[in-house]
Amino acid sequence: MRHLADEVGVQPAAFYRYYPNKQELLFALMHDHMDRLLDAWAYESRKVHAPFERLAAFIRFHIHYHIERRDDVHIGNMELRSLAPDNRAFIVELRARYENSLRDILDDGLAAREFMIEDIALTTRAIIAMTTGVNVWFRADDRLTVAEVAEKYVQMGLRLVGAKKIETAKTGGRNVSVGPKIRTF
Amino acid sequence: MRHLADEVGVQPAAFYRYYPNKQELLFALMHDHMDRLLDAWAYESRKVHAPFERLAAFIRFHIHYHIERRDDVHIGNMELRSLAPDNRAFIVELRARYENSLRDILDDGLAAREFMIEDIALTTRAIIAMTTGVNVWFRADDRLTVAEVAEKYVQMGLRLVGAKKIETAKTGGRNVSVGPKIRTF
DNA sequence: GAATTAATTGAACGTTCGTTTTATTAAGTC
DNA sequence: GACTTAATAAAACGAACGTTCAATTAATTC
Repeated sequence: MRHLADEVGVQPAAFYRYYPNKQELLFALMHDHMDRLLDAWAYESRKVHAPFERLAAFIRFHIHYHIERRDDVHIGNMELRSLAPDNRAFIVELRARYENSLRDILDDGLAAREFMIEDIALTTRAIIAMTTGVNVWFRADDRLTVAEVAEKYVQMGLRLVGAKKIETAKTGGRNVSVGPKIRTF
Repeated sequence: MRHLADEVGVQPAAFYRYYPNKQELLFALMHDHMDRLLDAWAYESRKVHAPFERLAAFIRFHIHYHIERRDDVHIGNMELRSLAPDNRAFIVELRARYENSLRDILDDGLAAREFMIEDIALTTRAIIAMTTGVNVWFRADDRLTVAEVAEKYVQMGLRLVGAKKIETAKTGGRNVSVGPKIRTF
């Protein structure tokens, strides 16, 4: 709390007017983060309709958002264990809702015979895991930009779902607007 | 330290005969873990030779090992940030060595024209990330056994590298011997 | 079996932690 | 411009932290 207060430029006691304790502060951070994530994807997903388009959009969105909100994502992933059981269950539920929005895409793509998938649940998790993994190694000054990385993961995602129509056209690189915050750590 | 001592059934001070401080204890845990992981894969990889076989073996091994040594892996992933810079660099180097053993497989598969890969570095990381991700959700009492999960990820891995020969034969389920420790948490 | 070394304990140290309390300053209201 | 409310500061609390040290028990050596 002292470190956070220092960062904000305030005394530790000041926090306690807004949050009853540290646990609730952490929960609020993670809750707000998940709300923003879900809202951002809800907004972004309006534009796309065909399953393979939606899958590509999801992967692009996920990678862009996770890189641009690295701090939030980092806390979301590392501090889940620090949440009290009820709070953790709540956040896990929001995460499940996000994952299900990908799962729905795979469902629809399978129903439309555009995808060939053995196990939808596992494929969903595989795509989430591999795209979230970008956060582990991505550095802004690397050989690839975020957009380039995202396009390569779109290709891999389409392979993973056995997409009939592998998009080669440059629909990629379209910018996803989620704010300016970029930080490496 | 008090909690660890309780778990072991000893007084906190007893640790300090074996490790000068908490940092060195953590480093030893992670160092030993990585040594065991690298040794286990070195042993396991003797048996396979063709690229697609080696890739399948790597994925099977990785998933089995990570599920069966969940505690070690969890510490390895969550506490990397708690290491002093030098110690962290050392562990990161061992992790890179492990990742490179997968990258070598992809290199060879590409050279032998058995794989079709756009970006080897990214594909390597994608496979590592998606297979490591199993640890996040896998529960022993789920609908799938570890071996079944591993086989499905082998299929996905082969798709990711554009493997010509997708293995359908039941070479899978072969047990990887890495000890008995299984624990969920 | 006494002497020496190794391993462990129990108690204490100085810090840092999350939090509370009291006092002080700033903002908003009439 | 006095009065109420809100926001922050400063100081302190007890608990938990990593670690040290003197005392004690266990193991080994001759």
